Amino acid sequence: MTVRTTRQRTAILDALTEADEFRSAQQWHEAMSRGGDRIGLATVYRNLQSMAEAGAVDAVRDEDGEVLYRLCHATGEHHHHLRCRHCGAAVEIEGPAVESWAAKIGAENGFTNIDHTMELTGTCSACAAKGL
Amino acid sequence: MTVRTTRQRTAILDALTEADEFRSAQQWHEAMSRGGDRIGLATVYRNLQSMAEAGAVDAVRDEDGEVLYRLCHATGEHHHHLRCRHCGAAVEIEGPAVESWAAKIGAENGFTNIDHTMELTGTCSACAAKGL
DNA sequence: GCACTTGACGAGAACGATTATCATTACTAC
DNA sequence: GTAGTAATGATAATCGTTCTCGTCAAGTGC
Repeated sequence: MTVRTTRQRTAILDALTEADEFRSAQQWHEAMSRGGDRIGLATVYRNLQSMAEAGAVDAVRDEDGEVLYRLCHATGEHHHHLRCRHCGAAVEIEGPAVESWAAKIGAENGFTNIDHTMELTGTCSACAAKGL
Repeated sequence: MTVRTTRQRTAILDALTEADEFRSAQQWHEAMSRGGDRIGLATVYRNLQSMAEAGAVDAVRDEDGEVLYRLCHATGEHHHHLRCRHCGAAVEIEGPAVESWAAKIGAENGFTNIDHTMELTGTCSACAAKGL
């Protein structure tokens, strides 16, 4: 039941560290393959998923329903993202106001066990400069 | 290019009106088929999609990435939802505070053209009473 | 260092939601 | 009624993701 440090897991972490952007599992796999790492697609999926569960990476869903991953820089527990729709660059957002607002709305409507998702998408200044 | 009033489109609107819950395209199709409507799955997808574009129905993505549809009751333009994860019941939420907060965060980080998604999920009182 | 246990890997098949294809049907305007 | 054309529907195709299962190798105890 021990978590093993494999060559592949290390390679994924390296890739995540090098490119600090939100990318899909397939994009990460492709980037790593191009970079010379021999690694299976299923392995990339498996590891990104377990890392996301462990809180080591952030996972968001884009407008097409694809899941995008990026190394997590968060200090605290729960946070949101402001992500560039063109390059995948993102900053982490603390939104205590949103958290409490969500809880309040839930209670007002008789809902319990409230969960929320909230993601911001935009065009970063670099991409805007390129005319994207 | 005229929008035609077909038997199928009417049937979909009827179904949406009868069951005021968030359901996937497939669930709506199944419910209609069980109810005696002969209609193709592709047609359900097409119509729900175009209705969503037209703003007649609301579309959200659940945690599995599936798209759920429900008749839109919104008064204004942009709004969010508080949805029961068990029965699909939902209330529409106006969140002017969130809108302006999102815009502000975007501007602070040099992002333009900000878009945002925000959905609340919880257990409604009826489902909580059932022990769900 | 060596054998062994078992978690991890990987190639490909399977899956499931959604979309595209295209011949056929049926609204609408005239 | 008729022509024109948007809409339909059965089915194939797409595509992200997950499963299968035989193989491999990281950790562990000696």
